[in-house]
Amino acid sequence: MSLPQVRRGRRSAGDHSRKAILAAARKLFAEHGFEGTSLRQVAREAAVDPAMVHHFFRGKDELFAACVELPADPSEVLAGVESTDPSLRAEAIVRAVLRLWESPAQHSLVAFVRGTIGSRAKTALLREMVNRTILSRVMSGVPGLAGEVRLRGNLVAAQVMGLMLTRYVIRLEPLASATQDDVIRLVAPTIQRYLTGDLDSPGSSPLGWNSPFV
Amino acid sequence: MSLPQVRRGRRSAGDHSRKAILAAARKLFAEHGFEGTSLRQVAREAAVDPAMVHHFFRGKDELFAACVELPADPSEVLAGVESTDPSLRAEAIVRAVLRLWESPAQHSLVAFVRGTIGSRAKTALLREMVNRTILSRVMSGVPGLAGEVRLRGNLVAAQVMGLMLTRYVIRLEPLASATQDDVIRLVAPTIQRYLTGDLDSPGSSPLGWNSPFV
DNA sequence: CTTTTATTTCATCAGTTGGTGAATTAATGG
DNA sequence: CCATTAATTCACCAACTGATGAAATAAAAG
Repeated sequence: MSLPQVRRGRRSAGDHSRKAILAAARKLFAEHGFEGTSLRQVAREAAVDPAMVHHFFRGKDELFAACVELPADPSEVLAGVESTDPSLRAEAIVRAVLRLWESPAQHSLVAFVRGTIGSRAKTALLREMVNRTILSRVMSGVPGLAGEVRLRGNLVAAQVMGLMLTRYVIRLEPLASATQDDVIRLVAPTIQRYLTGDLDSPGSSPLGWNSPFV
Repeated sequence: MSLPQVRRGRRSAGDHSRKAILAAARKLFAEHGFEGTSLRQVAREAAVDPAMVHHFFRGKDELFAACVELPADPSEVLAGVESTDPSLRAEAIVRAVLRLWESPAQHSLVAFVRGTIGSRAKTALLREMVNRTILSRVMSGVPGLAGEVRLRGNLVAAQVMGLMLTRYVIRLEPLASATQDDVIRLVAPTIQRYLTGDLDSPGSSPLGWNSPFV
Protein backbone atom coordinates (compact mmCIF):
# COMPACT_ATOMS: atom_id res chain seq x y z
CA MET A 1 0.00 0.00 0.00
CA SER A 2 2.14 2.81 -1.25
CA LEU A 3 1.17 6.29 -0.26
CA PRO A 4 -1.13 7.62 -2.96
CA GLN A 5 -0.07 11.19 -2.22
CA VAL A 6 3.55 10.54 -3.29
CA ARG A 7 4.20 12.49 -6.42
CA ARG A 8 6.14 10.74 -9.10
CA GLY A 9 7.67 11.98 -12.28
CA ARG A 10 9.66 15.07 -12.81
CA ARG A 11 9.96 17.04 -9.64
CA SER A 12 10.91 20.60 -9.16
CA ALA A 13 13.99 20.93 -11.30
CA GLY A 14 13.13 24.21 -9.77
CA ASP A 15 10.09 26.03 -8.76
CA HIS A 16 12.58 28.58 -9.96
CA SER A 17 10.37 29.69 -12.78
CA ARG A 18 7.33 29.90 -10.59
CA LYS A 19 9.16 32.13 -8.17
CA ALA A 20 10.60 34.20 -10.95
CA ILE A 21 7.14 34.71 -12.37
CA LEU A 22 5.77 35.73 -9.00
CA ALA A 23 8.61 38.15 -8.39
CA ALA A 24 8.26 39.68 -11.82
CA ALA A 25 4.50 39.89 -11.47
CA ARG A 26 4.75 41.59 -8.09
CA LYS A 27 7.15 44.14 -9.47
CA LEU A 28 5.09 44.89 -12.54
CA PHE A 29 1.73 44.88 -10.77
CA ALA A 30 3.23 47.30 -8.27
CA GLU A 31 4.50 49.60 -10.99
CA HIS A 32 1.66 49.51 -13.47
CA GLY A 33 -1.33 48.08 -11.69
CA PHE A 34 -3.41 45.10 -12.70
CA GLU A 35 -4.69 46.16 -16.07
CA GLY A 36 -1.44 47.89 -16.93
CA THR A 37 0.50 44.66 -16.64
CA SER A 38 0.35 41.96 -19.28
CA LEU A 39 1.19 38.32 -18.89
CA ARG A 40 3.76 38.68 -21.61
CA GLN A 41 5.49 41.50 -19.80
CA VAL A 42 5.60 39.30 -16.74
CA ALA A 43 7.00 36.41 -18.73
CA ARG A 44 9.61 38.65 -20.34
CA GLU A 45 10.64 40.12 -17.01
CA ALA A 46 10.91 36.63 -15.56
CA ALA A 47 12.81 35.37 -18.61
CA VAL A 48 10.24 32.68 -19.12
CA ASP A 49 7.91 31.50 -21.80
CA PRO A 50 4.52 33.22 -21.69
CA ALA A 51 2.78 29.88 -21.56
CA MET A 52 4.56 29.15 -18.28
CA VAL A 53 2.42 31.75 -16.65
CA HIS A 54 -0.64 29.82 -17.65
CA HIS A 55 1.00 26.60 -16.62
CA PHE A 56 1.56 27.72 -13.05
CA PHE A 57 -1.40 30.03 -12.68
CA ARG A 58 -4.62 29.48 -14.48
CA GLY A 59 -4.81 33.04 -15.66
CA LYS A 60 -4.14 36.64 -14.88
CA ASP A 61 -6.57 36.80 -11.99
CA GLU A 62 -5.09 33.80 -10.24
CA LEU A 63 -1.60 35.19 -10.76
CA PHE A 64 -2.67 38.45 -9.19
CA ALA A 65 -4.25 36.63 -6.30
CA ALA A 66 -1.08 34.63 -5.79
CA CYS A 67 1.00 37.81 -5.84
CA VAL A 68 -1.22 39.49 -3.40
CA GLU A 69 -1.80 36.78 -0.89
CA LEU A 70 -0.70 38.70 2.13
CA PRO A 71 2.72 37.20 2.84
CA ALA A 72 2.02 37.39 6.53
CA ASP A 73 -1.52 36.57 7.39
CA PRO A 74 -3.53 39.24 9.19
CA SER A 75 -4.02 37.26 12.35
CA GLU A 76 -0.27 37.01 12.74
CA VAL A 77 0.42 40.64 11.90
CA LEU A 78 -2.32 41.81 14.20
CA ALA A 79 -1.72 39.30 16.97
CA GLY A 80 0.03 41.80 19.20
CA VAL A 81 -2.62 44.36 18.43
CA GLU A 82 -5.59 42.30 19.49
CA SER A 83 -3.96 41.46 22.79
CA THR A 84 -3.20 45.08 23.59
CA ASP A 85 -5.63 46.99 25.74
CA PRO A 86 -7.76 49.23 23.53
CA SER A 87 -6.79 52.28 25.52
CA LEU A 88 -3.16 51.74 24.47
CA ARG A 89 -3.72 50.05 21.16
CA ALA A 90 -2.92 52.87 18.74
CA GLU A 91 0.83 52.55 19.03
CA ALA A 92 0.60 48.80 18.56
CA ILE A 93 -1.42 49.35 15.39
CA VAL A 94 0.99 51.83 13.87
CA ARG A 95 3.92 49.64 14.86
CA ALA A 96 2.35 46.60 13.20
CA VAL A 97 1.56 48.57 10.06
CA LEU A 98 5.07 49.95 9.79
CA ARG A 99 6.65 46.57 10.45
CA LEU A 100 4.53 44.98 7.76
CA TRP A 101 5.10 47.68 5.18
CA GLU A 102 8.82 47.79 5.73
CA SER A 103 9.15 44.03 5.41
CA PRO A 104 9.84 42.18 2.17
CA ALA A 105 6.09 42.24 1.70
CA GLN A 106 6.22 45.89 0.68
CA HIS A 107 6.36 45.05 -3.02
CA SER A 108 3.30 42.87 -2.77
CA LEU A 109 1.46 45.42 -0.74
CA VAL A 110 2.07 48.23 -3.18
CA ALA A 111 0.98 45.89 -5.93
CA PHE A 112 -2.13 45.09 -3.99
CA VAL A 113 -3.01 48.72 -3.44
CA ARG A 114 -2.43 49.66 -7.05
CA GLY A 115 -4.25 46.70 -8.47
CA THR A 116 -7.07 47.00 -6.03
CA ILE A 117 -7.83 50.68 -6.21
CA GLY A 118 -7.64 50.64 -9.98
CA SER A 119 -10.88 48.76 -10.44
CA ARG A 120 -14.31 49.13 -8.98
CA ALA A 121 -14.87 45.42 -8.67
CA LYS A 122 -11.60 44.89 -6.87
CA THR A 123 -12.32 47.82 -4.57
CA ALA A 124 -15.39 45.98 -3.39
CA LEU A 125 -13.21 43.02 -2.48
CA LEU A 126 -10.88 45.35 -0.63
CA ARG A 127 -13.81 46.72 1.33
CA GLU A 128 -14.86 43.25 2.40
CA MET A 129 -11.31 42.34 3.29
CA VAL A 130 -10.79 45.46 5.37
CA ASN A 131 -14.01 44.91 7.24
CA ARG A 132 -13.89 41.19 7.88
CA THR A 133 -10.20 40.53 8.14
CA ILE A 134 -8.63 43.70 9.48
CA LEU A 135 -11.10 45.89 11.29
CA SER A 136 -12.79 43.05 13.10
CA ARG A 137 -9.45 42.32 14.76
CA VAL A 138 -8.30 45.89 15.22
CA MET A 139 -11.55 46.87 16.86
CA SER A 140 -12.06 43.75 18.95
CA GLY A 141 -12.73 44.66 22.54
CA VAL A 142 -13.24 48.33 21.84
CA PRO A 143 -16.17 49.43 23.98
CA GLY A 144 -19.19 51.13 22.48
CA LEU A 145 -22.29 50.52 20.43
CA ALA A 146 -21.76 48.39 17.34
CA GLY A 147 -22.41 51.28 14.98
CA GLU A 148 -20.15 53.61 16.87
CA VAL A 149 -17.35 51.05 16.87
CA ARG A 150 -17.79 50.54 13.15
CA LEU A 151 -17.42 54.26 12.57
CA ARG A 152 -14.38 54.40 14.81
CA GLY A 153 -12.92 51.52 12.78
CA ASN A 154 -13.56 53.42 9.56
CA LEU A 155 -11.73 56.42 10.92
CA VAL A 156 -8.79 54.28 11.98
CA ALA A 157 -8.76 52.74 8.52
CA ALA A 158 -8.88 56.18 6.93
CA GLN A 159 -5.86 57.40 8.86
CA VAL A 160 -3.88 54.20 8.40
CA MET A 161 -4.63 53.93 4.70
CA GLY A 162 -3.84 57.58 4.18
CA LEU A 163 -0.52 57.01 5.90
CA MET A 164 0.28 53.96 3.79
CA LEU A 165 -0.72 55.76 0.64
CA THR A 166 1.33 58.88 1.24
CA ARG A 167 4.33 57.19 2.78
CA TYR A 168 4.69 54.06 0.68
CA VAL A 169 2.82 54.55 -2.57
CA ILE A 170 2.91 58.24 -3.38
CA ARG A 171 6.01 58.75 -1.25
CA LEU A 172 5.49 62.28 -0.10
CA GLU A 173 8.61 63.74 1.44
CA PRO A 174 9.56 64.13 4.22
CA LEU A 175 6.94 61.65 5.46
CA ALA A 176 8.26 58.82 3.32
CA SER A 177 11.70 59.11 4.88
CA ALA A 178 10.67 59.82 8.45
CA THR A 179 11.77 57.28 11.02
CA GLN A 180 9.32 54.74 12.34
CA ASP A 181 9.47 56.34 15.76
CA ASP A 182 8.59 59.73 14.33
CA VAL A 183 5.67 58.28 12.44
CA ILE A 184 4.41 56.60 15.58
CA ARG A 185 4.70 59.75 17.61
CA LEU A 186 2.92 61.77 14.93
CA VAL A 187 0.09 59.48 13.96
CA ALA A 188 -0.61 57.27 16.97
CA PRO A 189 -2.41 60.01 18.94
CA THR A 190 -4.86 60.45 16.07
CA ILE A 191 -5.58 56.76 15.94
CA GLN A 192 -5.96 56.50 19.68
CA ARG A 193 -8.57 59.23 19.58
CA TYR A 194 -10.43 57.42 16.82
CA LEU A 195 -10.20 54.16 18.76
CA THR A 196 -11.29 55.17 22.23
CA GLY A 197 -11.08 58.94 22.51
CA ASP A 198 -13.76 61.57 22.69
CA LEU A 199 -14.83 62.09 19.12
CA ASP A 200 -16.53 65.38 19.95
CA SER A 201 -13.29 66.79 21.22
CA PRO A 202 -13.83 70.52 20.70
CA GLY A 203 -16.82 70.37 23.04
CA SER A 204 -19.42 69.94 20.33
CA SER A 205 -22.75 68.21 20.61
CA PRO A 206 -22.99 64.41 20.69
CA LEU A 207 -22.73 62.55 17.41
CA GLY A 208 -25.84 61.51 15.62
CA TRP A 209 -25.86 57.76 16.23
CA ASN A 210 -29.12 57.61 14.43
CA SER A 211 -27.88 57.11 10.92
CA PRO A 212 -29.19 54.09 9.02
CA PHE A 213 -25.91 52.35 9.78
CA VAL A 214 -25.91 52.76 13.52
CA MET B 1 -10.16 93.69 -42.69
CA SER B 2 -12.25 90.90 -41.31
CA LEU B 3 -11.34 89.55 -37.94
CA PRO B 4 -8.98 86.64 -38.50
CA GLN B 5 -10.13 84.91 -35.32
CA VAL B 6 -13.67 84.46 -36.63
CA ARG B 7 -14.21 80.78 -37.25
CA ARG B 8 -15.99 79.92 -40.40
CA GLY B 9 -17.46 76.68 -41.62
CA ARG B 10 -19.39 74.12 -39.71
CA ARG B 11 -19.83 75.11 -36.14
CA SER B 12 -20.77 72.95 -33.29
CA ALA B 13 -23.85 71.20 -34.54
CA GLY B 14 -23.07 69.95 -31.16
CA ASP B 15 -20.08 69.56 -28.98
CA HIS B 16 -22.57 66.90 -28.04
CA SER B 17 -20.24 64.12 -29.03
CA ARG B 18 -17.30 65.66 -27.25
CA LYS B 19 -19.29 65.93 -24.06
CA ALA B 20 -20.64 62.43 -24.45
CA ILE B 21 -17.11 61.12 -24.87
CA LEU B 22 -15.92 62.96 -21.80
CA ALA B 23 -18.83 61.72 -19.72
CA ALA B 24 -18.33 58.16 -20.86
CA ALA B 25 -14.60 58.35 -20.30
CA ARG B 26 -15.03 59.71 -16.79
CA LYS B 27 -17.41 56.94 -15.94
CA LEU B 28 -15.21 54.20 -17.34
CA PHE B 29 -11.96 55.60 -16.01
CA ALA B 30 -13.60 55.79 -12.61
CA GLU B 31 -14.77 52.21 -12.78
CA HIS B 32 -11.82 50.50 -14.38
CA GLY B 33 -8.88 52.85 -14.10
CA PHE B 34 -6.74 54.16 -16.92
CA GLU B 35 -5.29 50.96 -18.31
CA GLY B 36 -8.52 49.10 -17.74
CA THR B 37 -10.42 51.43 -20.04
CA SER B 38 -10.12 51.28 -23.80
CA LEU B 39 -10.93 54.01 -26.28
CA ARG B 40 -13.36 51.67 -27.94
CA GLN B 41 -15.23 51.09 -24.72
CA VAL B 42 -15.44 54.84 -24.31
CA ALA B 43 -16.69 55.27 -27.84
CA ARG B 44 -19.26 52.52 -27.38
CA GLU B 45 -20.49 53.99 -24.10
CA ALA B 46 -20.75 57.41 -25.74
CA ALA B 47 -22.50 55.92 -28.78
CA VAL B 48 -19.89 57.41 -31.01
CA ASP B 49 -17.38 56.28 -33.60
CA PRO B 50 -14.03 55.30 -32.09
CA ALA B 51 -12.24 57.67 -34.41
CA MET B 52 -14.14 60.55 -32.83
CA VAL B 53 -12.14 60.05 -29.71
CA HIS B 54 -9.00 60.68 -31.68
CA HIS B 55 -10.61 63.57 -33.46
CA PHE B 56 -11.38 65.47 -30.26
CA PHE B 57 -8.48 64.23 -28.16
CA ARG B 58 -5.16 63.35 -29.64
CA GLY B 59 -5.01 60.09 -27.76
CA LYS B 60 -5.78 58.25 -24.62
CA ASP B 61 -3.48 60.33 -22.46
CA GLU B 62 -5.00 63.59 -23.58
CA LEU B 63 -8.47 62.18 -23.05
CA PHE B 64 -7.55 61.19 -19.55
CA ALA B 65 -6.06 64.61 -18.90
CA ALA B 66 -9.24 66.23 -20.18
CA CYS B 67 -11.36 64.01 -17.96
CA VAL B 68 -9.29 64.76 -14.98
CA GLU B 69 -8.84 68.48 -15.34
CA LEU B 70 -10.15 69.43 -11.98
CA PRO B 71 -13.54 70.93 -12.82
CA ALA B 72 -12.97 73.58 -10.24
CA ASP B 73 -9.40 74.74 -10.17
CA PRO B 74 -7.53 74.36 -6.90
CA SER B 75 -7.12 78.04 -6.30
CA GLU B 76 -10.88 78.42 -6.39
CA VAL B 77 -11.60 75.39 -4.24
CA LEU B 78 -8.99 76.41 -1.73
CA ALA B 79 -9.66 80.13 -1.82
CA GLY B 80 -11.55 80.14 1.43
CA VAL B 81 -8.92 77.92 2.97
CA GLU B 82 -5.98 80.15 2.21
CA SER B 83 -7.74 83.12 3.68
CA THR B 84 -8.61 81.34 6.90
CA ASP B 85 -6.32 81.77 9.85
CA PRO B 86 -4.12 78.68 10.20
CA SER B 87 -5.26 78.16 13.75
CA LEU B 88 -8.82 77.65 12.49
CA ARG B 89 -8.06 76.28 9.07
CA ALA B 90 -8.82 72.57 9.58
CA GLU B 91 -12.57 72.91 9.37
CA ALA B 92 -12.24 75.02 6.25
CA ILE B 93 -10.09 72.32 4.67
CA VAL B 94 -12.49 69.49 5.43
CA ARG B 95 -15.41 71.61 4.31
CA ALA B 96 -13.70 72.39 1.01
CA VAL B 97 -12.80 68.75 0.46
CA LEU B 98 -16.34 67.56 1.17
CA ARG B 99 -17.86 70.26 -1.00
CA LEU B 100 -15.60 69.32 -3.87
CA TRP B 101 -16.09 65.57 -3.55
CA GLU B 102 -19.83 65.85 -3.27
CA SER B 103 -20.08 68.07 -6.30
CA PRO B 104 -20.59 66.85 -9.87
CA ALA B 105 -16.82 66.54 -9.97
CA GLN B 106 -16.99 63.35 -7.92
CA HIS B 107 -16.94 61.14 -10.96
CA SER B 108 -13.83 62.82 -12.30
CA LEU B 109 -12.13 62.69 -8.96
CA VAL B 110 -12.70 59.00 -8.47
CA ALA B 111 -11.44 58.49 -12.01
CA PHE B 112 -8.41 60.54 -11.18
CA VAL B 113 -7.63 58.58 -8.05
CA ARG B 114 -8.07 55.24 -9.73
CA GLY B 115 -6.12 56.14 -12.81
CA THR B 116 -3.42 57.85 -10.87
CA ILE B 117 -2.73 55.31 -8.17
CA GLY B 118 -2.73 52.51 -10.68
CA SER B 119 0.56 53.47 -12.25
CA ARG B 120 3.91 54.40 -10.84
CA ALA B 121 4.53 57.09 -13.43
CA LYS B 122 1.18 58.71 -12.79
CA THR B 123 1.75 58.53 -9.06
CA ALA B 124 4.81 60.69 -9.51
CA LEU B 125 2.63 63.26 -11.26
CA LEU B 126 0.18 63.10 -8.40
CA ARG B 127 2.98 63.73 -5.94
CA GLU B 128 4.06 66.84 -7.81
CA MET B 129 0.49 68.01 -8.08
CA VAL B 130 -0.20 67.54 -4.40
CA ASN B 131 2.94 69.37 -3.43
CA ARG B 132 2.88 72.29 -5.83
CA THR B 133 -0.81 72.85 -6.34
CA ILE B 134 -2.48 71.73 -3.15
CA LEU B 135 -0.18 71.72 -0.18
CA SER B 136 1.49 74.99 -1.06
CA ARG B 137 -1.88 76.62 -0.69
CA VAL B 138 -3.14 74.63 2.26
CA MET B 139 0.02 75.28 4.22
CA SER B 140 0.50 78.92 3.27
CA GLY B 141 0.97 81.05 6.32
CA VAL B 142 1.45 78.12 8.67
CA PRO B 143 4.24 79.08 11.03
CA GLY B 144 7.31 76.91 11.46
CA LEU B 145 10.51 75.81 9.80
CA ALA B 146 10.19 74.85 6.16
CA GLY B 147 10.88 71.19 6.82
CA GLU B 148 8.46 71.04 9.70
CA VAL B 149 5.73 72.65 7.65
CA ARG B 150 6.35 70.20 4.84
CA LEU B 151 5.93 67.31 7.25
CA ARG B 152 2.78 68.85 8.67
CA GLY B 153 1.49 69.18 5.12
CA ASN B 154 2.24 65.52 4.47
CA LEU B 155 0.27 64.53 7.54
CA VAL B 156 -2.66 66.67 6.49
CA ALA B 157 -2.50 65.06 3.06
CA ALA B 158 -2.37 61.60 4.62
CA GLN B 159 -5.51 62.20 6.67
CA VAL B 160 -7.39 63.92 3.86
CA MET B 161 -6.48 61.33 1.27
CA GLY B 162 -7.31 58.52 3.66
CA LEU B 163 -10.68 60.11 4.19
CA MET B 164 -11.34 60.53 0.48
CA LEU B 165 -10.24 56.98 -0.19
CA THR B 166 -12.37 55.34 2.47
CA ARG B 167 -15.43 57.54 2.06
CA TYR B 168 -15.61 58.01 -1.70
CA VAL B 169 -13.59 55.28 -3.38
CA ILE B 170 -13.73 52.24 -1.12
CA ARG B 171 -16.93 53.45 0.51
CA LEU B 172 -16.56 52.02 3.97
CA GLU B 173 -19.76 52.17 5.95
CA PRO B 174 -20.84 53.98 8.02
CA LEU B 175 -18.22 56.59 7.08
CA ALA B 176 -19.38 56.80 3.49
CA SER B 177 -22.90 57.71 4.56
CA ALA B 178 -22.06 59.97 7.47
CA THR B 179 -23.22 63.54 7.21
CA GLN B 180 -20.80 66.26 6.26
CA ASP B 181 -21.14 67.78 9.70
CA ASP B 182 -20.24 64.50 11.35
CA VAL B 183 -17.20 64.09 9.16
CA ILE B 184 -16.06 67.60 9.99
CA ARG B 185 -16.51 67.03 13.69
CA LEU B 186 -14.65 63.74 13.55
CA VAL B 187 -11.74 64.57 11.32
CA ALA B 188 -11.13 68.29 11.64
CA PRO B 189 -9.48 68.02 15.07
CA THR B 190 -6.91 65.63 13.65
CA ILE B 191 -6.12 67.96 10.81
CA GLN B 192 -5.90 70.96 13.09
CA ARG B 193 -3.34 69.14 15.20
CA TYR B 194 -1.31 68.30 12.10
CA LEU B 195 -1.57 71.90 10.91
CA THR B 196 -0.67 73.88 13.98
CA GLY B 197 -0.96 71.62 17.02
CA ASP B 198 1.61 70.08 19.25
CA LEU B 199 2.86 67.07 17.34
CA ASP B 200 4.41 65.56 20.45
CA SER B 201 1.10 65.56 22.19
CA PRO B 202 1.56 62.78 24.73
CA GLY B 203 4.41 64.76 26.25
CA SER B 204 7.15 63.06 24.30
CA SER B 205 10.49 64.50 23.33
CA PRO B 206 10.82 67.06 20.53
CA LEU B 207 10.77 65.72 17.00
CA GLY B 208 14.02 65.03 15.24
CA TRP B 209 14.17 67.86 12.78
CA ASN B 210 17.52 66.61 11.69
CA SER B 211 16.40 64.26 8.95
CA PRO B 212 17.88 64.87 5.49
CA PHE B 213 14.63 66.54 4.53
CA VAL B 214 14.46 69.09 7.27
C1' DC C 1 -24.52 78.84 -54.36
C1' DT C 2 -19.94 78.07 -53.14
C1' DT C 3 -16.35 77.74 -50.13
C1' DT C 4 -14.76 76.73 -45.79
C1' DT C 5 -14.61 74.05 -41.99
C1' DA C 6 -15.98 70.75 -38.38
C1' DT C 7 -18.17 66.52 -37.54
C1' DT C 8 -18.74 61.91 -38.53
C1' DT C 9 -17.98 57.42 -40.66
C1' DC C 10 -15.36 53.62 -42.62
C1' DA C 11 -11.82 50.58 -43.61
C1' DT C 12 -7.64 49.31 -42.08
C1' DC C 13 -3.08 49.14 -39.79
C1' DA C 14 0.45 46.71 -36.97
C1' DG C 15 0.94 45.28 -32.44
C1' DT C 16 -0.65 43.23 -28.22
C1' DT C 17 -3.83 40.98 -25.42
C1' DG C 18 -5.30 36.61 -22.72
C1' DG C 19 -5.60 31.98 -23.77
C1' DT C 20 -5.10 27.02 -25.91
C1' DG C 21 -3.23 22.62 -27.23
C1' DA C 22 0.12 19.80 -28.93
C1' DA C 23 4.89 18.60 -28.76
C1' DT C 24 9.41 18.46 -26.47
C1' DT C 25 12.56 17.83 -22.63
C1' DA C 26 13.99 16.15 -18.38
C1' DA C 27 13.68 14.58 -13.82
C1' DT C 28 11.94 11.08 -10.77
C1' DG C 29 9.86 6.67 -9.00
C1' DG C 30 9.10 1.96 -9.74
C1' DC D 1 15.07 0.67 -18.29
C1' DC D 2 10.58 2.37 -18.39
C1' DA D 3 6.59 4.68 -17.26
C1' DT D 4 5.07 8.67 -15.11
C1' DT D 5 4.85 13.31 -14.48
C1' DA D 6 6.35 18.02 -14.43
C1' DA D 7 8.73 21.80 -16.79
C1' DT D 8 9.26 24.03 -20.90
C1' DT D 9 8.67 25.42 -25.62
C1' DC D 10 6.32 26.50 -29.90
C1' DA D 11 2.79 27.69 -33.02
C1' DC D 12 -1.38 29.63 -33.14
C1' DC D 13 -6.04 31.79 -32.11
C1' DA D 14 -9.66 35.27 -31.99
C1' DA D 15 -10.21 39.46 -29.95
C1' DC D 16 -8.93 43.79 -28.80
C1' DT D 17 -5.54 47.58 -28.50
C1' DG D 18 -4.30 52.58 -29.91
C1' DA D 19 -3.87 54.82 -34.06
C1' DT D 20 -4.26 56.63 -39.09
C1' DG D 21 -5.93 58.53 -43.31
C1' DA D 22 -9.32 59.02 -46.68
C1' DA D 23 -13.91 59.91 -47.66
C1' DA D 24 -18.63 61.28 -46.72
C1' DT D 25 -21.68 64.68 -44.46
C1' DA D 26 -23.48 68.82 -42.93
C1' DA D 27 -23.37 73.32 -41.12
C1' DA D 28 -22.02 77.84 -41.26
C1' DA D 29 -19.68 82.02 -43.64
C1' DG D 30 -19.01 84.56 -47.68
